[in-house]
Amino acid sequence: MEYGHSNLRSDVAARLRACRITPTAQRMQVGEVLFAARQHLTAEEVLRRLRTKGSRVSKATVYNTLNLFAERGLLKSLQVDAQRSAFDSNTEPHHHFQVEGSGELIDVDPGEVEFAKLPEGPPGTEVLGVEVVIRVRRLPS
Amino acid sequence: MEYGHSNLRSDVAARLRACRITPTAQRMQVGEVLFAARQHLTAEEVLRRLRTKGSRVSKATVYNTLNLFAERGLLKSLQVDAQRSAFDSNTEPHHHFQVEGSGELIDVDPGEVEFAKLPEGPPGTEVLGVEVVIRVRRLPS
DNA sequence: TTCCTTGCAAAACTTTTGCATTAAA
DNA sequence: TTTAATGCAAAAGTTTTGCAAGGAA
Repeated sequence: MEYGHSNLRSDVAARLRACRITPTAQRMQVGEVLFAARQHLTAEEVLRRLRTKGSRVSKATVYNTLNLFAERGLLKSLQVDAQRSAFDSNTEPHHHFQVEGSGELIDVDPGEVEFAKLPEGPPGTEVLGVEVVIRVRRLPS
Repeated sequence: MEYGHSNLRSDVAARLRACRITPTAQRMQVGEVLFAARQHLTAEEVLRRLRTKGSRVSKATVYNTLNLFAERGLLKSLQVDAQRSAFDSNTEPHHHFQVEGSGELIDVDPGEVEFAKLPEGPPGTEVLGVEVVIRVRRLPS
């Protein structure tokens, strides 16, 4: 799931094509930012990083691209707080620690969480997945 | 945790006072809407219900009041999706089903979920709580 | 009086959309 | 050439804020 530096570009192109997404310059740029590592980035942060790298991509395109990637399963969208969503480049099922205050998200390996009991969905529904958020507080150092 | 009809008003006043919140007319109205039952309401929905009942409370006051209640532990705030948060009148630790598409939240009794394994927080943090969201899909009827 | 609360409108933010331009197939 | 993607600016939606007016202590 991680990518070395030298082949990131071609891997991004391959991933996009595998999802029937035309690998345009802007989409490649967004992909290169997000797929470089497992991370949680807001749209604003993606835009900031692209601009820092000299890209002239527009805000609308960043949003369109992130939403498209999420729709096609290349990213997962997460709610950080009331006014920010983040996009998670780790699309494998997993859980999160969420730090009180900052809202920072830290991955929890799915193997770290096991259920002894879990309900079925309400009548007329089927369960799609389970996500655990472990709220933590930074201890004063 | 539930309130009969006849004593809801005085119970709301008592709950507010117990949290050192001055029970003004507007805060009582918001409390009467939310504390009437266990439910998840957006700020907009609270405002709509108040207006339907003839209240002239302003949008700013609804937001201020909901945030104040949440700060003092009378409500829990939840993220429905990227652009809506809801306020949960059930402040006991519990979990949720979330219906795909609508985002509707349905309570899961904490007794329905048991962990066989759960990690400690990352170094330098302590765990405050664990929240489970079980995503479900409505089956075509 | 003094402090707190409210209402209104405007501001601040995040996210989406309409439409003309440009690039891809 | 035909369709799809982009950029810009504006719109839309949610939440917050500044400040004058009103109410509680």
